[in-house]
Amino acid sequence: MALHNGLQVDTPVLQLLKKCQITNTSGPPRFRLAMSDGQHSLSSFLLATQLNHLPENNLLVPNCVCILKKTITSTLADGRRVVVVTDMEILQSAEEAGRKIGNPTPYNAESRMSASENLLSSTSVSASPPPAANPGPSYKNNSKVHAPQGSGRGFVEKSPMKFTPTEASPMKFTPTEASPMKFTPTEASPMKYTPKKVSPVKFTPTEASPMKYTPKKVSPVMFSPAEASPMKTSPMKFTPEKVSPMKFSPTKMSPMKYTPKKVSPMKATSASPGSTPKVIPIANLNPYQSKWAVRARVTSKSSIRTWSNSRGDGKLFSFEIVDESGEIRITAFNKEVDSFFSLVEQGKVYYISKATLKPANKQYTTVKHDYEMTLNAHSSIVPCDDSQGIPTVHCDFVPIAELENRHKDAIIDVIGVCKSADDVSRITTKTSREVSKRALSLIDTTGKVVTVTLWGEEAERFDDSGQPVVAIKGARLSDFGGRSLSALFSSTVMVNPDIPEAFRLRAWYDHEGYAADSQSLTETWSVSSASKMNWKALSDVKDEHMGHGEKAEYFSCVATVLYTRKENCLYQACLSADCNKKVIEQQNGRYRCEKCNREFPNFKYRLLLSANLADYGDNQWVTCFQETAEVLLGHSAETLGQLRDTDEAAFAEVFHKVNFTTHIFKNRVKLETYNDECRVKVTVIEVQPVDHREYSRRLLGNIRRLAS
DNA sequence: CCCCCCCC
Repeated sequence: MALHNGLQVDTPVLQLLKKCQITNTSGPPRFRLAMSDGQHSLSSFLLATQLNHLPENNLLVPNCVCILKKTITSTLADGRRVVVVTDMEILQSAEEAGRKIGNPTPYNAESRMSASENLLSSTSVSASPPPAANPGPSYKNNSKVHAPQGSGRGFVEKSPMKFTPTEASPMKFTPTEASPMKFTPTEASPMKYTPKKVSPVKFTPTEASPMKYTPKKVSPVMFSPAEASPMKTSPMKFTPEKVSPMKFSPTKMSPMKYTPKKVSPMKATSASPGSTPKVIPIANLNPYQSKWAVRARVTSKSSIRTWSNSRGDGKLFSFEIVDESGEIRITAFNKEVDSFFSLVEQGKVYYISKATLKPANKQYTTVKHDYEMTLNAHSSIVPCDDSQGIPTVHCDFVPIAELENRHKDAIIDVIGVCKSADDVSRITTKTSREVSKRALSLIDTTGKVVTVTLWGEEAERFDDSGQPVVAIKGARLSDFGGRSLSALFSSTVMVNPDIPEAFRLRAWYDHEGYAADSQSLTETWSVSSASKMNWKALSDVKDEHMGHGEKAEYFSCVATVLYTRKENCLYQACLSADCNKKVIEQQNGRYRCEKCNREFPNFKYRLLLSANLADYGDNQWVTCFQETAEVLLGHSAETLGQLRDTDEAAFAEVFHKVNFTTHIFKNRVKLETYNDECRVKVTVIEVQPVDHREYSRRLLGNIRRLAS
């Protein structure tokens, strides 16, 4: 009957004496049970609704013998206690048991409570300072309180930036040194329990949730948070002691020592009297307790989204929190969006209490918890300065090469150098919604590249300058183009996160990775575009009279550059953004554009390169304008202009080097009349390396960087 | 009370 007092009795075996359905007006039926341990009987058991099938299928009937696997002791408003049975199994049917075992007498709770309660309060420890003492100023529904909304989602955005030459010593970035703290096993253990330090605040067994209670385990022995979470909500992922210390940001790894002096009187008085919920592990959250608080870190936070359907419309945002025991998703609607959106920041730690718990629809979430939280008018979210013991966002990075072996739709964490990024673009979905997207190419030390797509605001915000290290927690693997990744609403995108992996990648990329012969898992080129490609041999252009019709024709070919004309390949162009017309130098030293009818103090160099391409059967003169010429020559127009004016030999070398290189050329063919003579004009509109599209993206990236 | 995660 210790159960009744909130003590954890390890899977008690009890006999059902009586069962009755509680009359309730709404919701699923509730069953109240009277159980016996052979000596005493107690009728204040309540069956959790997920177990309703047991009485409803006449399995849970009087006299049957059960093992209670999970229970939650809860105190009702009038002080009565109820043991909610959330998991149980029937060991013996009523028929097998036959009859009532022993002659149990009704258990008198009052006369026996004191002993067990004293025992508990002197040996039990709360997972954190008693919240009675530290709820801080209440931010509950206070729209005036707006914590600054960090642009970087709470992550440091500077650290693994590009190396300056002096920093480039590889020594500096060996994994060991990247993590400045040395972690001894003792330090890594998250909580030291010292009985003397237990707070004077009384810890009532009611709230103790079903922690395993074993007196011998307490006192000098370390208190393991993992044991405090009976639910199977994957304590693995966020349990500091189970993960290598490397994976944690050092500041957050300090051992969680319980220090009573942190309890300031000021904070204590600001707590609302009579409602001082105990901090419990997230894993223990369930709808059957009324007073609780969790202390947890926000790991991801969505934008505000609106909806409109037959049931109404509104707005919402959601976020995910984590503590040592597990994780849970929290959603705020309408008014609560106004109250809490700006307060909740990714990466920060809060006390959260008085939210509504409801079963999680596993269909829609990857968060490992049986329940979800919905904020309501009474909910309280209070920032917590003390983040000791709360895990930081932790990622299990999957090497990019390894993505080939993962299943489609897997949710994975990835980190890589963003070697290139598309510009943001707007697309229309099947449901006619407009959304922004941007594809990034990430490379890691496996030398493999993967395309990852960011959506919406994330796509718009993303800045690829300086080829940042990008880490994404919770991206979804798709099989598009072989293997690619897509960020979800629940994904966390971290740019240059302050973690050892990022430093290692930065060092690798800047020293060798940038030149690595990379290979993309996302073959947008060969898989998607290739099917639409109009592959031709050069002889086909003539044989098929391509471009002779009204419209221009397009074709692709694999060809080798025989020759490029370096003479007249550069011209001085109008500075207007969209003009690009050739300008004429005036007597006054200024440059005149006839098209714009303007004079400029300067000009920009543009490329117009003639090249002779050959394949096995024919050759063809083609024209490459600015972008394609830059890719082909491997230098920006501006660089080439400078080079021509300063170092003629180096300039010539550029053109010499491009000879006999082979590429994929995408071309436009059109018949043009020139001095009464009809001639097919072939313009190169895209140059791709034969093997890897990624290669040219990188080349373009390099050119742009050199030019800027 | 949402539950959309898109496009090539």
